[in-house]
Amino acid sequence: MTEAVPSWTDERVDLLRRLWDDGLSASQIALQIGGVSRNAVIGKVHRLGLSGRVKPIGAASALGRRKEDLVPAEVALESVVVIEEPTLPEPPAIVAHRPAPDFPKPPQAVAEPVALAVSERVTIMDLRDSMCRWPMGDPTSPEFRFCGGRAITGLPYCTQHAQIAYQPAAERKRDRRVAGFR
DNA sequence: CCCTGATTCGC
DNA sequence: GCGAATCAGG
Repeated sequence: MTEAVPSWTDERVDLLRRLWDDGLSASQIALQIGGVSRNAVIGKVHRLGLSGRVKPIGAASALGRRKEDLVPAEVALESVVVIEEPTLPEPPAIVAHRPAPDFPKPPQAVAEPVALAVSERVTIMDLRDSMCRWPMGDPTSPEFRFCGGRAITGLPYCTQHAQIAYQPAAERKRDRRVAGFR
């Protein structure tokens, strides 16, 4: 049962096409697809002749855009959330947005909590820029914390939680990939 | 330093 | 065809 790294199968190429078309950056696409580097993604993109997009929205830093996007969980906390910017940025053009108001806790313990248990959890007060704002616990509880991990530029989450929040919309019925494990 | 895509070139 | 290394840039 070797985890043979899938090559550019039709499905993966199709996913690449859609994500690239959606404006995701090469690195973000690489994270989404998994098993490939951003260079691999870029290389494939060029070989497919997909280069030259109209809108490089993935380059948050390159656009000088703030990566503060309101997620559902934050909306509930909006009254408490600090004012980062007077104007609110447009929502991210990501694929399947599947946010969780609360941490998804299946009855059967997943391997993930163990791997993420050591994450530095922070309060709303300590939540700084480029920190993962994945909600942990009851937002109304004083014990509420955010993940606080290193967030991916352009995304409100760290790599682990981004993979949970932004799972490839299609073709994930049986391809259950445990986030934060590789 | 963080990131972006583009290109080269050995495999 | 593939992708790491590298380049050029924000």
